[in-house]
Amino acid sequence: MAYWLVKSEPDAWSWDQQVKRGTKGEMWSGVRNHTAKQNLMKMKKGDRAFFYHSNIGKEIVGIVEVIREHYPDPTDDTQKFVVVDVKAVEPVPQPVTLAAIKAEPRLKDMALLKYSRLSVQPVTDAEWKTICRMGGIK
DNA sequence: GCCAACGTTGGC
DNA sequence: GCCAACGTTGGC
Repeated sequence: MAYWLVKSEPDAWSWDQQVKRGTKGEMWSGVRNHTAKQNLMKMKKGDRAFFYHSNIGKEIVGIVEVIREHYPDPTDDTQKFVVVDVKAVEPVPQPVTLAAIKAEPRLKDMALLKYSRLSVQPVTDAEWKTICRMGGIK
């Protein structure tokens, strides 16, 4: 199983809204970047991703699971981009802030810090474990 | 509100 | 095909 991190501005789509969708999940639409698209296409059913609030909060607030692999984005007129469906799995009890990630030496190579504008990013197993521990997840 | 990073567009 | 101009994202 692979790990990922997806970003959303809470004004546009927040963790609370994701949770309200329940097990039905919601498509992760609006990606208009080719690197992010490549990552979406690598996602497999059952993969997990951190849900990060950009701009407002700037913290990891929850974990989602991929429940449907990539298919064409219906909101994309050009037919070039794709979406996956994700459902909320569990909240992060103590949200992990960007500041905390920057302060943690083991996370210095995270894509979040290196490619801050990339909205769908891979996360390594080690990074995943570190952040879970910081967030109070067993 | 500003600005750095970076992707995209368009003139040549 | 190069590169300057411009737009967008996202941290501060």
